[in-house]
Amino acid sequence: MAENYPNTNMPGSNMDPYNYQMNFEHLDFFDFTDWKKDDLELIVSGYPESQNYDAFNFGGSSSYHEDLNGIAASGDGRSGRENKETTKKVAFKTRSEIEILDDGFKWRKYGKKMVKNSPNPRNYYKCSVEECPVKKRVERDKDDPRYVVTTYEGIHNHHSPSQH
DNA sequence: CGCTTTTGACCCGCGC
DNA sequence: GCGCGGGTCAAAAGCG
Repeated sequence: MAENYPNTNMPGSNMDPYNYQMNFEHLDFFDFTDWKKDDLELIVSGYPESQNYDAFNFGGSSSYHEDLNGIAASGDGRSGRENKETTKKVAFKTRSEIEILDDGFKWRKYGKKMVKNSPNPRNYYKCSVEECPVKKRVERDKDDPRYVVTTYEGIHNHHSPSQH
């Protein structure tokens, strides 16, 4: 973790965990045919250019958990290694210059890949908490480099690292 | 000193 | 059966 926060107003201790509110008003669906799977929720949120990342304050908000649980508690046959639990993918499309948006959790990057259909790499993150099976996938938009698509996978079974 | 990042290799599923 | 695309691991380095 180096300079993840260039010069943005990163909510460090000024964030309001209970005052979070996602701007899901701008629901613009693009040509994400590949994304429009049966179990993929694509959420596009457009932020005002001169706004900070307050809207991304997931920090331990119970509402966030409920919401995420509702959509993330569906079925996804991930017959992989550990547990084929129900995992849901949620894609957030956000307008931002940086792809590392602080959502209140600590992420550890475990991989980077170059997708063939895009000149931009795709980053893979995982929650630093042991018991947290949540994965995160960050990718830039192919046509709109100003947009970042963050795909969350799984449910947090713990609150913010600093919360509680 | 601990933890994250980094990068290449490996693995897996699916299509041809 | 092999190849491609995508996803994950793992060893070493970097940085706070």
